[in-house]
Amino acid sequence: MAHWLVKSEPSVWSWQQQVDAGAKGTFWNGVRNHVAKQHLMAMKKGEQAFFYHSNEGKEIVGIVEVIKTFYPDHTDESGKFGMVDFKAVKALKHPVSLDTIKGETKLKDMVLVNNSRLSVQPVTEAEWKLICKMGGI
DNA sequence: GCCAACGTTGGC
DNA sequence: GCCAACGTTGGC
Repeated sequence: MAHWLVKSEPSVWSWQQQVDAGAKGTFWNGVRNHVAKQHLMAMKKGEQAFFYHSNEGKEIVGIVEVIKTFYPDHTDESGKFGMVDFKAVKALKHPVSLDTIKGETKLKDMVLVNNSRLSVQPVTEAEWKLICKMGGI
């Protein structure tokens, strides 16, 4: 089972809003990058992703789960991009900040560190487990 | 098909 | 608020 990391600016869509959306979840639109799109398309129902706050906070705050796989984003006029649906699973007891990740040598190869602009990223099994542990889950 | 110009993202 | 990195656009 693959794991992922998705980013959002809290001023646009925050973890709290994701939690408030409840079990039925919400769509994750706005991806306008082909690499990110590839990752979205690779997601399967039931797979989990870290929810990262960019700009404000710069930390992983929670875990979301894919409840609907890739489908066209009707807000995209070009028709090239799409989205998936996520629901909030649980919050990290201790958010894991970018600084913390950068300070952990085992996480130095994370896409988050090396290609910070990519909004949807794969996370390896080892990275997933370690961050869960660091987050107090 | 190349590449300069421009726009956007996101860490600082 | 700045700017580096990256993606996209458009003229040639």
